[in-house]
Parts: sequence; structure tokens; C-alpha cells
Amino acid sequence: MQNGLESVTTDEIAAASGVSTRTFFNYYPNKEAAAIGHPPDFSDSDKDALRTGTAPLADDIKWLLDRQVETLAKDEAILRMVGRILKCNEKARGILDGALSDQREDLTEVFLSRVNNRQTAAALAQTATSAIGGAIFLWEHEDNITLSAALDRVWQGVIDASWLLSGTHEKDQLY
Amino acid sequence: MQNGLESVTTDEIAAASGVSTRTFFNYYPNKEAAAIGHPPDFSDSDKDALRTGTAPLADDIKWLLDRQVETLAKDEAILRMVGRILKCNEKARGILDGALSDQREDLTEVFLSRVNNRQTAAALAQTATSAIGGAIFLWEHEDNITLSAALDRVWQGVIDASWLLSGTHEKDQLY
DNA sequence: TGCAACGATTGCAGACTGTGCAAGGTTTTT
DNA sequence: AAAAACCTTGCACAGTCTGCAATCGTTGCA
Repeated sequence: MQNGLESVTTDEIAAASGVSTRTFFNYYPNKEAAAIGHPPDFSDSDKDALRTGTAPLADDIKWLLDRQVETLAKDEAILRMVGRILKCNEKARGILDGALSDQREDLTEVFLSRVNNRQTAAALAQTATSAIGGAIFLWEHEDNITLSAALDRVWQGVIDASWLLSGTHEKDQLY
Repeated sequence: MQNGLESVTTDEIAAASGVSTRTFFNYYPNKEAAAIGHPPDFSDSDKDALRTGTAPLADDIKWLLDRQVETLAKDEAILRMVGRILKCNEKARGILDGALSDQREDLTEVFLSRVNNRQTAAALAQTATSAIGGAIFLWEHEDNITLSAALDRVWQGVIDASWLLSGTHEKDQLY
């Protein structure tokens, strides 16, 4: 069972759900979308908090990510299953990618309340959303690490990278 | 013709290519992969240049991206077509996403020659690859802008975002 | 109560993607 | 020339997903 999804037919899924195959496709556009579901959106209140926050931007973003990861951590089993599906199902990856793109656009608009340049906001949104993906990846591949701890590690990498890219102090390069 | 790919069958593609449908699937794993092809890898020499570069990291990365975008710009027609396919074909998106993930991992190893922390390298690779995606997006949506100019705009956003995230000077936040 | 409208569910036929297998043909090697 | 390797093809088949039309239960209203 390399995939787990390819080894199950829609007929079987529908039967197990107690509906006809035709009805299954009335509910879900396709098998993969049904399997991975929709990733949780950033909550409106969290986005508002980010919009109106006054702490340094990095701290407010980290807080948003912590909240999001907290939500994700509630369903570790699902997260792990979805991860396994994504690893070997290209269509599923594309569907998720589309959903995450929407979230990133959404987040870009939020950031526009904090910075006045759209490209900057887009870069921040990209960094933020991919940090979550990176945390999940690390959590999946490292033993005995919580999702939250994984995010901390990833985020520190993001901050260090920003430090290097903003290039304010070449001295760090020296060792 | 909303998609252009869904309105064409593999039978037609194979026939137009002068081979049987069965042979078509010997060459390509599926229709979408055949349509979008494999994105150009970073060239080995460019990666070497990045590994051994001595300029500030941001400058070396920008140079790599410029080179890559230069390559992409050679086939603007293809780029535009692929973009149209990706917009409405989830499976194609997933396939490309997989290929880009591989490139990102590849780039992460390269960055490990410049920074000693894997998470930092991963964040840099993520930033770099997504800047290319962002540039293509901007180029597709803005009239009268070259790919190279789009990258410049996107990259400036990345640098500004890094500036904000590294948080070395809260003064900028003040206005 | 009767009936009409509505949405949800279903079966069925069919188009399409992709794979396994075996047959046939061509090229290369010995 | 014989053998080996390789490429192409046809065929059968499993599986996904859609369009269409029929059915059924519920609700609202006369």
C-alpha cells in the first residue's frame, strides 16, 4: 500500500459512506479533494489582530503562525494522513496548492495594512505561509518533535535568512 | 475554450504527434506532464558560482535569479501557455509543484555552503524559488513589463520584507 | 387531504485517462 | 544469419467523472 488513496476506488468510498457513487461526486469535485479536505483558514479575528497589531511585525506574524499551528496540531492524525497522500499523489498536491495560494493572497491583503507596498506584503505572506509548510515538513521528518517546536525552528531559520538578506551587518558572515 | 488542455484528448495529441496513444504514454506519464514539461533546472555552473560567491548573499542570489529568469524569458510563449494551463488544471499544478520542490531542495544544499544552518538555508531557498514564481505571476498580470523587470520589483519586495523581519531598526515602522 | 414544487439521491450510459500484456517490427550485436 | 535488445502498437480492462432523466421524501399551500 504505497499510496492508500490509489488503492481505494470511489465506488468503495461511496459504498462505505452509504451513498451511491454518483452522490459522492455531487458532494466532492473529485476523489482527492474529498480525501484531503480544505485546510483551515486563518481566523478572521487572528487576521484582525495582525492588521491592528503594534508589536514588531516579526512578532505579530509569529503569533499568527503559532495560532495556526495550534489549530493544525488538534488533528495530528489527519495531518499525517494528508501528508502521506500528498507525498505520492500529484493531483492532491495541486488541489492543496491552489487552496494555499488563495490563503496567501488573503494574507497579502492583510499585510497591506502594515506595509504600503504590495510586493513587500506578498513576500511576507509567502514567507509566512511557507513557514507553516516547512514546520509540517520538519515535524513529519524528525522524530519526537512537536509541531509547535518545529515551527520555532523553522521560524528562527526565516529570521536568520532575513537577517542575511537585509544585509545590515556583514560581520556575521565572517564565521 | 476555458482550459485548452481538457478540451483535447490524449488520442488527439498522440495522433497529431504521429504515434499511437499507447506510445504517447510510454513517453509521458500523463497528459499534464507532457503539456507543461519540466521546468529548467538551475545550471550547475550557476550553482557553483553561488556556492563559491563572495559578494553579499543577497546579491549572489539575485544574480542567480537573474540568470534563471533570463533562461525562462527565452520561451515567453511557452511560459504564457503553461501559465494558462496551470490556472485551471489542478493536476498540472501538482506536477509542477513537485518539480519545484525538488529544485528547492537542491538549492537548499547549495545554500548550505554559505550558511551553516539547514533551516536558514531552506528559508533562503524558499525565498529564492518563490521569487521566480512571483516574478512570473507579476509578468502575467501586469501589462508591458518584462520578466526581468518583474523580478526586480519582486526582489525589492523580498528585500524590504527581510528588512522588516530582521527588525534591526524599528524606526522604519514609524511612518 | 390533495397536490404541486423542490431538493436530494440514484442508475445508467458514455467519454476519457492510464496500465498490463503480448504481438510484431526494427536495429544492433555477435 | 542468428540472437538480443529495443521500440511501437493493439487490445482489453480498471477506474474517474459527467450529463441526463427518473425517483423519492419533504415542505408549503390550497
